[in-house]
Order: sequence, then C-alpha cells, then structure tokens
Amino acid sequence: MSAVASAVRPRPVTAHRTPGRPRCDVTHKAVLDAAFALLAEDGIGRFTIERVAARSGVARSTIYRWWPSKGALAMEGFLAAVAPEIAVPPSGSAARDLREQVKRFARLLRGTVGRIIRGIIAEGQSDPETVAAFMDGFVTPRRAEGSAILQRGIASGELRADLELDLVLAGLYAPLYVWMLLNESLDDEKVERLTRSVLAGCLAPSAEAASD
Amino acid sequence: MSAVASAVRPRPVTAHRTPGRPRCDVTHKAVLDAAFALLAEDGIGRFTIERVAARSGVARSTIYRWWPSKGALAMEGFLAAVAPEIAVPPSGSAARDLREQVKRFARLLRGTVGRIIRGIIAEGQSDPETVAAFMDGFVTPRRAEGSAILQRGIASGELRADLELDLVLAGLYAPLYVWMLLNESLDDEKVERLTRSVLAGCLAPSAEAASD
Amino acid sequence: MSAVASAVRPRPVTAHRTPGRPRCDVTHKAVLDAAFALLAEDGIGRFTIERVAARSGVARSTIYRWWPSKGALAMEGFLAAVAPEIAVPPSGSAARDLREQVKRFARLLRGTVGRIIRGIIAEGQSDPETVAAFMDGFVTPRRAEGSAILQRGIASGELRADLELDLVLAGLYAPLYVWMLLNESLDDEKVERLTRSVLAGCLAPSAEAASD
Amino acid sequence: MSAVASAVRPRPVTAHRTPGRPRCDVTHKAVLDAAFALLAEDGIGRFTIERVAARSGVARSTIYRWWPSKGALAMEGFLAAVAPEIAVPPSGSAARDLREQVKRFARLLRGTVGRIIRGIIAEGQSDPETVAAFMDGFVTPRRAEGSAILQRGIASGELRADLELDLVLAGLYAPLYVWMLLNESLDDEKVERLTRSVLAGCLAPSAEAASD
DNA sequence: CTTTAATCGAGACGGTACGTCTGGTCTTGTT
DNA sequence: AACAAGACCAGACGTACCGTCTCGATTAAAG
Repeated sequence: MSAVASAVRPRPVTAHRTPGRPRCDVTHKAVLDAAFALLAEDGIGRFTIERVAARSGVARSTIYRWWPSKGALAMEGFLAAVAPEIAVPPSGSAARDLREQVKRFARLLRGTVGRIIRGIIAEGQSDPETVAAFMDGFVTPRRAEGSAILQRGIASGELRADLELDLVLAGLYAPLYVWMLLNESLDDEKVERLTRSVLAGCLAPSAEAASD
Repeated sequence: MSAVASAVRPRPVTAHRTPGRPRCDVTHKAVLDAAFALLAEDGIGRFTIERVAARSGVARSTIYRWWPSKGALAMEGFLAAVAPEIAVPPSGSAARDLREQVKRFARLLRGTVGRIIRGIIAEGQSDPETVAAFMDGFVTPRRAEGSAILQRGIASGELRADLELDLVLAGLYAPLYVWMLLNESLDDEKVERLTRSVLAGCLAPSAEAASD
Repeated sequence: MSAVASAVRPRPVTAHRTPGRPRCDVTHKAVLDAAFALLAEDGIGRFTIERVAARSGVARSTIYRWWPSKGALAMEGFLAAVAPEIAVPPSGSAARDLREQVKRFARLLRGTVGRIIRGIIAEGQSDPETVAAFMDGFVTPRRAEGSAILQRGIASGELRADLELDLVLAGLYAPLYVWMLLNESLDDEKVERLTRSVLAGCLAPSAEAASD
Repeated sequence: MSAVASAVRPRPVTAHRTPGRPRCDVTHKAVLDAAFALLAEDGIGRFTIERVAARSGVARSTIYRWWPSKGALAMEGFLAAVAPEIAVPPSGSAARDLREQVKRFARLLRGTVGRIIRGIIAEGQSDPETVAAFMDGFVTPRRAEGSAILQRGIASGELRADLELDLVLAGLYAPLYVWMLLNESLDDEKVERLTRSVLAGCLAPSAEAASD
C-alpha cells in the first residue's frame, strides 16, 4: 500500500466511528494546499516540512503525524491539486485522441505541474514509498487513459491489432519525462514530431494512407 | 559552462605555474573515489559532503573549494569512475549493434551505476548545473554513439534514410531511464521487446524481412 | 491550600451525592501507583504525565482533570505510598527515640523514597504548589513527630527546657536533606555522629553524664 | 572530573596550539551572561537552551558543542557571575566572623543567586554532573572558607578543640539551603538565632561567658 | 424509564524544546 | 597558494511532551 493511501485513511462509512477527536479536515486541506504552493513556487529544493507548517498555519507535529515523509506530503499535495485536471474527450479517431492527449501532457509538464513532478521524482530516488505513491496516484491512471484510447483504436480497426500497448505508451510518454528531467525543450513542434513518429508504426496497414 | 568543467579548472599549460602550493592530486582523487563509493552504497539520500570528507580524509573546506555543489561532486565522482566503461564494438549490422548497446545500457542502469545516475538526476532537479554536467559528461556522448550506429545503418542501406535520429534514440533510451526512475523492472526480456519494437519501424523496406 | 488537597476534592459527606457518574477509584489508584513506580524507577527526569498515563492505562485527559501539575501528581503518588511507613515507637528516653527516628529517616532517604523526595523538591523549585504540598504532606508531620519527642524529653527533664525546637530539628534533619540532594553519603556512621553532636547541646545539665 | 571543568577545556599554555580556528571568547562569554540572566529572571523552569541561544545571539549548535547539559550550562553561567562575590574579611573573633559569613550567605540565598542555586540543585536531581559541578565550584570553596574560620577559632582558643568541623558547618549551612528550597523564610532574625544556637555548642568552656 | 450530568478513554491539535545533522563560511597554523 | 583542522551560524530534521480540545461510551442519580 502506498504512503498516500495510508495517510488518507479513509473513514469507514460503516457503523461506528473511531473513538477520539475526529480529524480536522480544514487542517488537512490547508497542509496540502501549502505543500502544493511551495512545490510550485520553489521546487523540491526548498520544500521543507517546516515551511509547509509555517505556510499552512498547521503545527509541525500534526504534519508529522499524518505524513511519513517529505515525499509523501509532496505527492499528496500534488495529487489533491492536480488529479482532476487531466480528462480526455474522446473523438472518433484514436490517432487524433492520442495526439491531443500527448500534447496536453507535454503542456502540463512544461508548467507548474511539471515542476512538481520533477520534485516528486527526485524525492522518490531516496524514498521508494514516494515513487510508489506517484505510480499509483498519477502514472497508472495516465497509462490507463492512454491504454483505453489505444484499445478503442484497435477495436475500430484504426490501429494494428498486434500493438504492445505498454511499449507504445512508453514510446510516447517516456521521452517527455526524460526531456523534462534533463532540462531539454518540450516544445509543441518536437512533441508533435514524436507523436507522429510513434503513431506511424501503429496504424493498421489499411488505414495508413489516411494518417495525416 | 557545466559545473564539472568549471570544477576541474584545467591548469594553464603556460610555462610559469601559479604561485603557492600546487593542488594535491591525491586529495582530489580521494574525494572522487569516496563520492563514488558513497553514492554506490547508500544512494543520493545519504550522500553528504560531510560523509565524503570523512570517508576521503579530506577537509570539508577543501571540498567546498573545488566543487560548487553536491550534485557537481556526485557527477564528477560518477564520471571519473564510469566514463571509460561504455564502449561499443561495431559489428556489421546496425540493428545488432543497437540491440547490444541498449542491452548493455540497461544492464548498467540495473547496477551500481544506475543507482548513481538516479541520484544525479534527482539532485539535478534542484540544481541545473548538475543536469548540465550530466548531459555534457554522459548523455551527449551516449547519444553520439547511438547516432553513429544509426548513421552507419543508414549509409549501408540497412535502415531507412528518413529516420529522425533524435526521436529514435529517445524511443530506445527514454523508457529505460523512466523505468529505472520509477522502480519498474528493467529485465532483459522487456528491454529486448522494446528494442525490437522500435527497430521494426526503422528498417529499410528492402531489409525488413531479415530483421529477426 | 495545597495542590494535593484541592486535587483530592473530598466527596461531601452531605446526604445528596453529586449527580452524574461518580469518580472511579480504581483509576485514581492506578494513576498514583504508576506515578510512584515511575518516580522510583527513573527519577524525576523521566517522569512525565504521558508515561504515567501509559503505565497506568488511564487516559491522559483524566489525569489532567484531577492533577494540576506534574509536581502535584508526583507528590500525591509519593504520599499515598509512603505516608503510613514512618511510625515512631516511643521508648523511655527522648535521646534514644530521636536517634532512632533520625536513623530511620536517613535510611528512608537513602532508598527509593529518597529518590522520589529529590524529584519532588526539584519539581518544586519551579512550582510552589508542589513545595507547599510537600510541606503539608510530609515535612510538617515529620516535624510534629520530632517535636513531640523533644517535648517529652523536656517534660521528663531529660532535655534542657530552653531548647528552640525548630532549630534543633533543623540541625538534625536539614543536613540529611542536603547530603541527599548533593549526592553526599548518608551512611549510618555519619548520621550517628550528627545525632550525637546535636543532642550533646540539648541534654539537661543534670542528665549530661548519662548521655551515652 | 566535573562537567564544568570539562566544558572549560582550558587551553594548554604549553607550546603548540591545537590546529583549527581558535575558540571565540566573546561567544563563550555571551552564552554565560545570557544563561545567568535567564536563570536570574525566570528561574530554572523557563531556562532552555533555545532561549539562551536566542538571548546570547549564539547558534544553538555552538552551545551544544561546549556544554553537555542544561545543568552544566546553568552552573557555569552561575559561577562565572557569582564566584568572586563572596569574600570574608577576617576579624579577631571566630564567632563574629562566622556570624557575619552566615548572614551574608543567607542574604545571598534570598536574592537572585538563591534563585539560581535552587535551579541548579533542581536540575542536579536528574543530572549528577550538575551536582558535581556545583559541589566543586561552589559548595567546597564555601566549606573551605568556613573551615578556615573555625580552625582559626580553635587555634586561638576561642572554640573547643574537639569540634567536628564538617558537622558544625552542616549545622550552620544545611538549614539555610533547606529553608530556601522549601520556601520557608530566611529572615535575618531566624538566621541569627540559628547561628547563636550552633555557636553555643562550639565555644571553649573558658570563653563561654563572653559569647553574647 | 427517561433524562441529565458527570466520568472516562481515545486521540487530534497547536505548541515548545529537545538533541542531531548538514550546509556553508570563516579563521587559524602548517606544508 | 593549498590544505587540515575546527569554530561558528543557520536552519531543518524527527521526537517527546505539554496542555487543550472534541468526540463517543458509560454510569448512576434525579425526574
């Protein structure tokens, strides 16, 4: 189970509440907001629990009670703010959907969210829990979305049936991560070239002519 | 100019040496060795200048004199130990060479070197100098090697002439970086599948039958 | 009014009991036992309300409800366990009684009880309530016992009639407290010398020859 | 060796200095001053290393480098400020000198110094080093002074030759400590009565008539 | 029987201070 | 100069307690 999940500790709706004073949601929210803001403003380098506490007005000890590590806190703050932001409106064409999705993703990485993701990945290199939380909370859902698009394309005959979905998605997304991490440009033109190049190998023979 | 290059401060070749006691090479070497060892043993999380000083027997202030940041030190320690290790013996087939090169690279990432690279990338997320040094010292040379192989393949007619080299290399290497950073497996079988998949789109039409 | 007295809140003997759930005596006892045990085992330094709560199995808030301060709790735990322990069997001779009483007291201070008294006095230096409680609960009764012996001696003609009782008792007991607090030895021989020395100045001239 | 002595670490006057940056005396002094001031103002209860650091403007880590415990710091701050303050001008009469010395001592205990001593003794109950330092730095010198007076009195024939010096001094001083620690009054009249009472048993028979 | 008022356990929360660790800077004497 | 040694400031770390608080569950007398 990832750190985030354990931190959230979803209240059982079932029957009797746990004893003791209930957790204060306002506090919880304030911490996550502050975490997100700090991450967005200064990056992981200046992200400290002390500053989150100061900014959120929540006691340091309270933060330590609920988050096991800096990474977990960063991760949860990130998710709380970003999670709903990435939705994919399905059109008729899988190729077009993918292109759109990748373009959006690149735009995300170029902005504030990218800065935060960089921090989380960095933090994760010395804390596996953080990576796990990032996988569960962000990477896997994103992959599921991509996978869904690909499968629709295969079902409709637009894409080849023998695609290895994980590899196609890796080919589309991994370069974006790496470019971001290595401070290389992520401009639309480059991303567009990448998408086209990967998609070229994915189209079903019959549909190949119509690709662009 | 990257951090490493500035740290090295190459002695002027001009006749008259600078006044004062000359820099002690033994010390310099000891620091890099200790840096590498610590990085390899405990990862970036426990890599501190204090520990490098203690381990190398070099005074902390001496380290601060020569390296501008933790990342630069890690990077240089890494390069000093790893640089010569990656050579590519060219065979007749570009496809075979690439496959070999990628496999070696994956093996590298799975081991000690991978652990260190993770640390450097992590450190780089809050220190652009470190990323720049990593690019100059490691990524660019690796890309040059890959590029050379691809160009040989194109010249020999084995690979398509319209390949976008940067994208092909990104498709081959970026997933490896990402899998490593996200603690996903890098096993040979998976890497082999990746290589095959990318290469499939690179072969010249005439050579396609002979691919595997 | 001392802290202890206010903490005990003696139930009114008056007919109508207060409404609501009555106080649980088991709990009360458990707290005092735990307080005594902790004080005896680890001294004042590690005596915390948290630990008393943990050890006694009583909720922290319950302890805070009934005891106004750490010192008050320590004091009451001490009294509950120690109070009955010091009884003085009167013999014919006041001198002999005093000697015995002082010897017992020294023995007390050398042991567990001494350790606890040290803690209470220490705690009292930043909490006057604690000192007051210690005076009321321990010092004054002890002085009363000593005073009684002295007065018997005076009445019987064994001791001089012009004795200043408070000073004699101070001369007998204060050194014991100080030796304990300053980690000096409290061995029987030393205590014996002290008693003899003080008593020497107290005997009535007629009885002086029979003193020892 | 006591904590104080080890904290002071007197520089060896011998030959070669130790390497490295020498200790900053200003800093050292500032800490002791702040320690004394805090102790005098708020007592041991609010005496924390954090506040000493804040008040003195010295980094907390520097304080931790030089003083092993709160008690040691308090003790040294106390000694630095108080040590020279207690001198006894010898007159012709031992009895008069003692009376004067005791009176002065009581006055000391009633004031700021007394407050600090209370704190040190309290702290010492959970830290033997502190008590040891207090013994070495304060109690023993005071006893030596008292002893000297008594010995002069014996030599001059004013006092009995068979006095047990340690017990006499205990009889004179211990009550003062205890009265202070237990918040009992230390007024001059009471102290005067104490002195007279103890001295009464000390005078040589020949001199007894002249005592008061 | 219900109220009603109290006790009690559980635990969240804001705080303060702890003692440690690291990062950087600086000031020495030695080489 | 370079270097070792180490003092110093700054500040974050994670932990331990403090004292207050909000709950629900319990318990008995009073209505």
